[in-house]
Amino acid sequence: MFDTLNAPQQAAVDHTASPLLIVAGAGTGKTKTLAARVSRILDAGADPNRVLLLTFTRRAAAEMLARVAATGSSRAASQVWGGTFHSTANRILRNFGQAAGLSSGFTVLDQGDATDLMGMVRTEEGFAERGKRFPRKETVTGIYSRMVSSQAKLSDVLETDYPWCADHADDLKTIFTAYTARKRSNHVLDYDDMLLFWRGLTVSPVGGALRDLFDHVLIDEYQDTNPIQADIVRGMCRPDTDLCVVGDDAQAIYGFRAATVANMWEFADHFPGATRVTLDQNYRSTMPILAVANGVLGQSNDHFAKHLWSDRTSGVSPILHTHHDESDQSRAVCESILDARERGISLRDQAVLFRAGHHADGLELELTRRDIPFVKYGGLKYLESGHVKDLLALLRVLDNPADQLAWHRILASMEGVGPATVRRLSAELGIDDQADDSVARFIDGAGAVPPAADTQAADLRDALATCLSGDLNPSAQIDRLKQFCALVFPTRYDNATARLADIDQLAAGASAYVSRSRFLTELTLDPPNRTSDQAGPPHLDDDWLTLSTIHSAKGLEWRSVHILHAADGNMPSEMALGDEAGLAEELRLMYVALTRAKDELSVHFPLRFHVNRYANDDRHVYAQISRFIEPVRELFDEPAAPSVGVDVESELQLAGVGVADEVDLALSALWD
DNA sequence: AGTAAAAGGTTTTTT
DNA sequence: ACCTTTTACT
Repeated sequence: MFDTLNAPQQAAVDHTASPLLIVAGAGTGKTKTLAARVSRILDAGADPNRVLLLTFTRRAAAEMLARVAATGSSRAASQVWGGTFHSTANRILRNFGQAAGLSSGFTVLDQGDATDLMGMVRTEEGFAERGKRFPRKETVTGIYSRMVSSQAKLSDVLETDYPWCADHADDLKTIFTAYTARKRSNHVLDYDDMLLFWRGLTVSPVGGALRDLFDHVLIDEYQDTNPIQADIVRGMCRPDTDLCVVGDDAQAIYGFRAATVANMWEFADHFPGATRVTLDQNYRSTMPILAVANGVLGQSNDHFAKHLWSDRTSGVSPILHTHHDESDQSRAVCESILDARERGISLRDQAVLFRAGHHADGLELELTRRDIPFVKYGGLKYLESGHVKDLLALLRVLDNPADQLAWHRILASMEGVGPATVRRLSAELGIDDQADDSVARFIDGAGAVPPAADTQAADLRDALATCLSGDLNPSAQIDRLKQFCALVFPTRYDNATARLADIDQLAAGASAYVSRSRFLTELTLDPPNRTSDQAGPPHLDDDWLTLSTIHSAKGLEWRSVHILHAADGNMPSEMALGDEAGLAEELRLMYVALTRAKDELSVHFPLRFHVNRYANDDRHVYAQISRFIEPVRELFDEPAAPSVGVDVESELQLAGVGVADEVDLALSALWD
């Protein structure tokens, strides 16, 4: 399987003398090379438990180790420590966390949990000044995370990334102080904490023990690591640790998460004597596609010089479609997807990529209308929807009775229970004091609820008691808790039935687990994607199309790729137009999107799009084609573009207004 | 006093 | 579509 490596790939596999940086362009066989290197290490007799493979997603680690296993050493491959920085941090902190003052039973907060906790603190501190809206809890969490992960001062973060929040600097400090204290007292860690504590451990008395865990460390997607992660890598390596990092600074797209390509550029400074190997032969795309990608990347100089080339010199030209508006775009994309399928490219070999999750909204409707099956990656996650969080809160309280956040969510979900009652119940049940018998107290009848919630509370007590009895596996516990949800959802949500169906899915997902707490941790560290309007994910043997944000498409490839909304303001996003670094990242994002395509590429540009995301009106804006595509326009085939049609459009709208006036007049005649 | 409903706003991308 | 603030209602 690995006997077909080219010279630089082979060099990257064999190099052992010093820390190694592999600069691997898109589609240059990076995964194959890394897997071959792991194989070589294992074949040489290394203890697989002492090999650490850090990847950007857990799926990437699993895939790579599957490739290693396929070469023969399957049992060894299964013992390699593979996963993300965060999942590895979890594992290490469970074992060594005591040295950092952590209880081993800490709970991990995902982004949504952290946001909710921040919201709770925010409300308690009460910063609602008259007439001045305080930043939303998502924004507050964003500022915090940005500040922590980039290790920057609050004032700098506000100035450069959140100028519209600068007025609230003092209030934010107060909230952050309270938020941090609350996390500590509740024994919970957010994503940033996991990295901070891991880094802290490497410089603590147990640092030596950590460095002794691994002889070989391999890190994928190194261009998307942040300064804390770079510190962790340094902190985990002894002078004789075999370190190998792989990345492509031209594909750095996580700057908003404080990732910095400086980690690649300064690799030789951090690890003296480091060697660099560059892979630039592309095995994925045809030359016409690479020409476009190179042309886009050439508009920036912010990376190691690299020019991808390929043996696949022939191939169809990429196509640039200009559409009148979004719905035309949706229809045309459907047509070209079906057309490609006619030519033998199955749906699974095709993907539609876009900058932001909501860019695909119109297309999703059109695909559903035409019965084209699809799965959407990125954008809103299943776990972020309110009803799923409701159920998870129930599980979490069972798991950790001191979980204040989960308790608050449960209590407030009942009829007639508002902030004041939640406060009273919290005190009565000992939740504010992190009492570990809060659930037991509640089951025994403590915490009287308002009459309107009597039925719901009675069922809740019974459900919690049943789940604690120990006879039910996690899946069955969810089934029982669902009854409580059925009592609560109708008053809480307008589409209760659909939401209850999601709970069934959660129960199905839990059936693979015997431990409730294991299920919860896995869920936060490796969340499933949202299954929006489908009853469940399509069966594996079915044919389905992939819809994905560009960020979630990193590292993947398809024979045919369709890119949506290649308009200035969408790609690049208008929020990035202000600063140079932001613009450069948007350009790399376009580059990542283009280089996902193997055989066919189509880029779509609607002339008009909705003014804002939540618009229910008909307000549109006329856009220019993406500034990244314009300079390479001659590399595309362009079907005849539609005329803008402004005149016809405005006439139609005028006519529409005229009819509406007539109708209003006729109606008012009925009561005047 | 406290909850529910109505009004008014809303900066992507993700571990 | 969801979140925050304001107002109305018990």
